[in-house]
Amino acid sequence: MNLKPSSFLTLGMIRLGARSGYAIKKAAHVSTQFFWPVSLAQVYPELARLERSGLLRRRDDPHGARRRAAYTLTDEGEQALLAWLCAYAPGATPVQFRDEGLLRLFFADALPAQDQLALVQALRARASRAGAHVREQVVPLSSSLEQGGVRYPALVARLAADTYGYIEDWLAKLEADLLER
Amino acid sequence: MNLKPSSFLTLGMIRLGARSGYAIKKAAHVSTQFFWPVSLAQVYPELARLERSGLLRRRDDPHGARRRAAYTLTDEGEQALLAWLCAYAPGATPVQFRDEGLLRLFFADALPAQDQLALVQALRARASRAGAHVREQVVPLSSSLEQGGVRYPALVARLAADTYGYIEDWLAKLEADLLER
DNA sequence: GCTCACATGTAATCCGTTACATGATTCT
DNA sequence: AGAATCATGTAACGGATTACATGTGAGC
Repeated sequence: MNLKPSSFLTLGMIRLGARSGYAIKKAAHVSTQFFWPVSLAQVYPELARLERSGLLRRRDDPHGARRRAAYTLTDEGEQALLAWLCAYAPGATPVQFRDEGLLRLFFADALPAQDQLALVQALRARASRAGAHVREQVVPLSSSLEQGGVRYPALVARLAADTYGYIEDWLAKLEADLLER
Repeated sequence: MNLKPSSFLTLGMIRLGARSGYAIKKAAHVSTQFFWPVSLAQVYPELARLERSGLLRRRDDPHGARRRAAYTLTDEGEQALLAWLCAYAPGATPVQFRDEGLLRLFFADALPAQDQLALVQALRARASRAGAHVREQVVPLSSSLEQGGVRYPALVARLAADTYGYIEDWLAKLEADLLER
């Protein structure tokens, strides 16, 4: 069985207390979405796969007449998650993100000065809004986990918020440079 | 015809002087690779598509007995590129990167303290190496374009290098915090 | 009563990667 | 002579997204 990062996301979210596929998607949407997007159509087949492999146990957990599944980790599932967490070798998994905004900036020399400025402003606005979103929506939610001793989600959220802030400042300086001419 | 970011990467690289598919891949490898990865197997079909759509012109440009193609932008191609560069609406294209390292950090509460520290150290080392790579390989190359008035590739490279530096420092502080206990 | 959130899945499609296949030139 | 680089493609595969399809519960 071939376990991908999305498999471990699934296992990890269940370990953090998400029980249903829907709950996993919801939790991912407000936390890991920025560095590991998932869609519902991915989650359900993945849950089935993980159950077939013996890493998850599925119970029926209907809510009234609405059917619902409740998943829990098996010992094998817990072990697989821990092994993956320890197996990180930088270099094996190079950083790579896809960002259409940066791609445009890369080619911005093709634009007249005015449009260059507009593009940089748009990118700064985007960083600003992304940072605000993380600070206002993600950090408070993940901080509430800290009382339970789960602190890394909040750390990652703060790292993300601070990094967006840094990029915003960087782009603001570039904007000022462009305006000087 | 449906133009994707990779289509504009192709057009943009040709505008910056890359002539063959191989040259586009090579240029992308040392510049846009970090925020928009491409593979050769993507470039060639894309070039064919863009030529069929009239955005590129293809000439034969053999080197000895070795066949080679030389592409240039048509007016339509230039217009399409400029239109895309101006069309950036933040919100329409949300930032999203996939990072297995951050995903692991998010779930790091599952690990014993010692392994948590090792993971943070590995992530810092990765940021450090990525930053060094950009500073040493990408910035010098793109800076050499600045004499020709092409300055955004170097700006993007510096933004990347500085951001990796910021993340490295952030993780170093986290590392110190973890060691204090 | 209506709308939104909860909840689970499948099908079609798109996009990208790895691996394969081939061959010429340049450098050591 | 051999290795690395230049150069162009195709085929198979895998992984993720969008859209489709269906139905219940809770709050206004």
